[in-house]
Amino acid sequence: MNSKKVYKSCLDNCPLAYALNIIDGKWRLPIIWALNKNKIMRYNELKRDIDGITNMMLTQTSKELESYGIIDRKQYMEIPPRVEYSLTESGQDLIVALKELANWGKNMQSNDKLSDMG
Amino acid sequence: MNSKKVYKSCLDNCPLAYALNIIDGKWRLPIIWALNKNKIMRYNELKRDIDGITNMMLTQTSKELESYGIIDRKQYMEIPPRVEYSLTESGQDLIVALKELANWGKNMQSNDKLSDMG
DNA sequence: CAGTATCCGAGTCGATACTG
DNA sequence: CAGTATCGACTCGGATACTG
Repeated sequence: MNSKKVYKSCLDNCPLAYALNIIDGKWRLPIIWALNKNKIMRYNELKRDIDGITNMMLTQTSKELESYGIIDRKQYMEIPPRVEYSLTESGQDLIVALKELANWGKNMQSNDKLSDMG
Repeated sequence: MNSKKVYKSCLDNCPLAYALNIIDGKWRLPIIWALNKNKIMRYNELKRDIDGITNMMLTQTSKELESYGIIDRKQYMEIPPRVEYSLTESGQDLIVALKELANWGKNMQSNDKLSDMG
C-alpha cells in the first residue's frame, strides 16, 4: 500500500472510494462546476473562467475527466482549432450527488459560525 | 494560491469545498466508516480494524476529525487508560450524503464493466 | 487557438522508536 | 492502553517556456 489515498487501494470494491477518486484533484471540481454552469465551453473559455489554472493543469485535468466519462470533448477540424467541452450524463448525475454533500457542508458551516459567536 | 487543494482557497464561501476538505485525507474515511459500523470503538479497536494505519496517523486523523465535529472522543480517567470514539450527529449525517455519492460511484463502476466487455 | 515539455518545491504520509 | 516524536520519501501541482 504505497498510494497516497487509501481509496485507491480499494477502487474495485468500494463505490465511494471510486467516486471520490474521480473528483479528487485540485482542478477537477472547478472544471466540472464551470461546465455545469455554462454547459458548453471552449478551451480558453474554461481557462479564463477558472481562476489561476495553467494550460498544463487544464489540459491534464480535462483529459483525466474525459477518460472517466465525466466530460465530453468535441474537436472541430478547423483553422484556428476549436474544441468544446461539456458534461456527460454521468457528469450531470454527479452534480446531483455533490449537491447533497454541499448541503451537509452548509449546515456544518453555519454550526461553526454559531459556536464562534459562543 | 499555494495550497494543494483549490477548495481550501474558497472554504468560506463554498459549502462543497468545505465538505470535501473535511473528508480529504488518506485515513479520514476509513475511520469514519469504521465508527459508522461499530458505533463506539476504543483506540486499539480502531487500530486493529483499519488495515495499515499507524499510531501517528490514527492519532492525528482522529484529532482532526474531532476538531471538525465529526467524531466524539470520550476519555475515562482510569488505569489502564480508556478512550472511546464515536460519530457525532454531524458525522452520521455525513454518512447519508456520502451514500448518495457511493450510489453514483456504483453506477459508474458498472458502466465501466459493461464497456470493458464491449 | 489549444495545447506540450521540463524541472522543482511543498505538503502528506510512512517507518521506526519512544512514553505517561 | 493510548498515544508522541523525528525524519525521509513520494506525489501532486506550480512556473516557465515552447509548438502544430
